[in-house]
Amino acid sequence: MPRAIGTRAATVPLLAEVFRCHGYEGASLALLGQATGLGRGSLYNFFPGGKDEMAQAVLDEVDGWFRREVFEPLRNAPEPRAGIRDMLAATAHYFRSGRRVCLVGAFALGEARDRYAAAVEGYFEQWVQALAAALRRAGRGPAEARGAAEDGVALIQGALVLARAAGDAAVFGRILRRLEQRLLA
Amino acid sequence: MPRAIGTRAATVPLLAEVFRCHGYEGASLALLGQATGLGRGSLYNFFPGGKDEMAQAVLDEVDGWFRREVFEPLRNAPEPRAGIRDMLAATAHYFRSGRRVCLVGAFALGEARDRYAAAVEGYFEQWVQALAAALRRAGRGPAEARGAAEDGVALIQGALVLARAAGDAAVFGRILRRLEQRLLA
DNA sequence: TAAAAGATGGACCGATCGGTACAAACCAGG
DNA sequence: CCTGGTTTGTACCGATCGGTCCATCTTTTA
Repeated sequence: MPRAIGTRAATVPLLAEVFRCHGYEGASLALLGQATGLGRGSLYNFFPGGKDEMAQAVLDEVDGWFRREVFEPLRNAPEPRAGIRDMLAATAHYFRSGRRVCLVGAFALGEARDRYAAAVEGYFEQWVQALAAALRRAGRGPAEARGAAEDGVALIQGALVLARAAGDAAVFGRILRRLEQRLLA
Repeated sequence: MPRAIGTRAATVPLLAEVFRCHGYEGASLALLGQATGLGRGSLYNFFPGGKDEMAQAVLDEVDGWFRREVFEPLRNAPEPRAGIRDMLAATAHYFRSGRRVCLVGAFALGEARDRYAAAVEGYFEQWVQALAAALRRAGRGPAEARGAAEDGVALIQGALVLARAAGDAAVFGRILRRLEQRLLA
């Protein structure tokens, strides 16, 4: 089954985009099939658990990406301030400078939150903890670091909401620039 | 038709709660009817435009509430710093200290954004402008005030995302407390 | 090359979607 | 008591939902 693994893995990002744009309830099998170019048979061959398994796979992939590209670098950067700068750059890149919405955030606000509670909780908690660790290494006290990390992650999520609401990605860039200034101050 | 007006007006908050919890697509006529205790006949009698008109009515009511209770006081408070404090208190009260989600924010992240683009854009823009005006009156420069207002509104929205994601309303309170400190500094 | 395993599209399922039709029930002013 | 319009529940509509099934291909393995 060498093909299956590759095909399934290649499919997940396409599914992710549908969930991101339409939400969990809005991502119909018809849309999912259309976005991937796969019929129902193929979809259920790769994801026997149906829509639920697809969403779980998408959440796993998002978790993996952030863990690899954001959280770990943030914890392990030799220079914590450079790690924070890189985290913000990776975040801006991932969210297409505000033109893309956060899948986990969108899930969190809807009914899907309860269904995927563990993944949703874990995503934000990891982010906050990784950022707090970097801030501590940069010299801040434990409580202050945790608070600033909560503020930072919340601000990023809010910036995505505002950018999407206004239909103006620029506001995301402005907010992130000010956040960087504040975190590195 | 004295009854109709009262009944329709009394119905809107109940509809709002359904849209808030389930999103636009998730708010089915069955749920809407159940929450209001009204059959399809009554619902379509009060809202001939169907689900679309119900959502519009809900958005109008939210807009009215914030305009009345948040934006106007923020602009007209004799003492801008007190106005900012009151805005944050009203916000915390409205969102049930983080146990409630922002309907407009939830709409903004989903497909409903485009359908109700004007209402969604207006809500956040009014909020940012009202807060920026208060900050200017409190002595900040125009650019700095606008930036701090964008950050403030985004932070509130992000705090709601985080609180709902974590299933822990306390994080909302912590973020708002720090925001107040920063805005009044 | 034969057999086993995987991949694929489409027909089909019951349930539910948003919306309509309509006939009873209700409730004023005469 | 009638009578007009309003309010209400319910049956029903076509469309779509997520999911199952299966016959048919393709690919891998023996």
